[in-house]
Amino acid sequence: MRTDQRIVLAMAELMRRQGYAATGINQLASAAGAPTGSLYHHFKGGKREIAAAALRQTGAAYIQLLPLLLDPYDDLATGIEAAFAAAATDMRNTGWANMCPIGTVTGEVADTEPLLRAVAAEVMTAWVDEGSRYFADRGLSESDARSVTFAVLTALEGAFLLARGLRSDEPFLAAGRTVAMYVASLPASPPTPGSVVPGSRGA
Amino acid sequence: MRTDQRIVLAMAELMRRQGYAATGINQLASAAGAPTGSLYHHFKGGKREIAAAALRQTGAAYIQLLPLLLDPYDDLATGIEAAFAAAATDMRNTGWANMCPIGTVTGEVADTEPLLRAVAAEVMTAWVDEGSRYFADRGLSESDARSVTFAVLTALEGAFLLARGLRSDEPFLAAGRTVAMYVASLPASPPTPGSVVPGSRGA
DNA sequence: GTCTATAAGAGGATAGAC
DNA sequence: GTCTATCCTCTTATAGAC
Repeated sequence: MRTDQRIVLAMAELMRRQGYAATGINQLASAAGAPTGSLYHHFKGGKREIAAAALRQTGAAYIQLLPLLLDPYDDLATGIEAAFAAAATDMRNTGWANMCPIGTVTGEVADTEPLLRAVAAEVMTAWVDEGSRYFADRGLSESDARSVTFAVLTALEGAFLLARGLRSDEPFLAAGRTVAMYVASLPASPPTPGSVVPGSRGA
Repeated sequence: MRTDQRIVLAMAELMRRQGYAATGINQLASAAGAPTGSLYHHFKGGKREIAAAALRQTGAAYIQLLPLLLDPYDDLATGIEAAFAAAATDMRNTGWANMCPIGTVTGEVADTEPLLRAVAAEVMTAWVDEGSRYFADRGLSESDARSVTFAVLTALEGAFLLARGLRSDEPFLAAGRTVAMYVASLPASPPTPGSVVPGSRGA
């Protein structure tokens, strides 16, 4: 793998475990298998620029999980509950390490690192846009699709946090059940081929 | 106010804005209006011990908001949605500074600071216990009460995170609506004086 | 109990040889 | 493009005067 890719990957991994401030350049260099000089050769902006790249890359990868996890389920609510359960299992198996550096870092730097806050906002906005598009394609109205996207994202990030603190998967299960219940209560069932759902958009 | 109280308060304030790692002893000392020596006089464990005290104190204060915010509403679902909206307004008015140091810090230190992770778990456990008791008193079954507590806490912490990154109150509104919908779907209506709700506990 | 001065080390970043 | 050595700042923590 290319050196700059190794650096970004190592940064993402370290940030999701210990955040931005606690991650040192030397620790990062040794984790990436590169001397400190290489870091500044590839990223003239130093630690901050590496963190920005790591957030962007992880954020983009992260949202791709949505269709991957939900497509297999005909019923959206069922799929969402299953996805939360899967996330819980993943976290348990990795010793309750967070899966999402954006979540770990945003709270930490929102007031002190304008660049990283902006990158986080950019990533989250993309999440909301892509999530809304996906749920709209699954038959929800545009406004419901956006609402569900926020519901999923907030519940997921909150569940990461509580699960990480409590070392329990109970937050995931409760959060998943809650969002699933909400989705199930919405009008417009999943689109069956040939049917036209009023209020839904394109496909 | 006593010096040690000022120190703990300043620590809580700094942690919720910038987390644990980024908060330095000198910054803390000047924020608390005390020289560094005083910090170590009152807290022999240094920064870590001060952080632990701040988390405990804030956590205890935090959960007291639950009855304060929900008691005025006869309908639990309506109250929850209103509470989320109130939190959104509060955050907007404070320039999207986080209201909850436990949330900001837990993600950051869960893998690296065993003591603080344990304190976070202790605080969160108290949240769950007190929340469950409150919702049970409001007429939910014990298992539903616990589930709703987790739903509220995860949605709230997640909404803090996304609202902080996006600088928007949309996450709060969507999260509040979701949890309210879930609560409204549960059996057992709010207890009216004199009625006995099966499965509910004490009073 | 309060405050000053300082120790000992780690932090991010850079220069320049290779 | 890789790596080493180093600069300077800032960190936590302590010692000891008041």
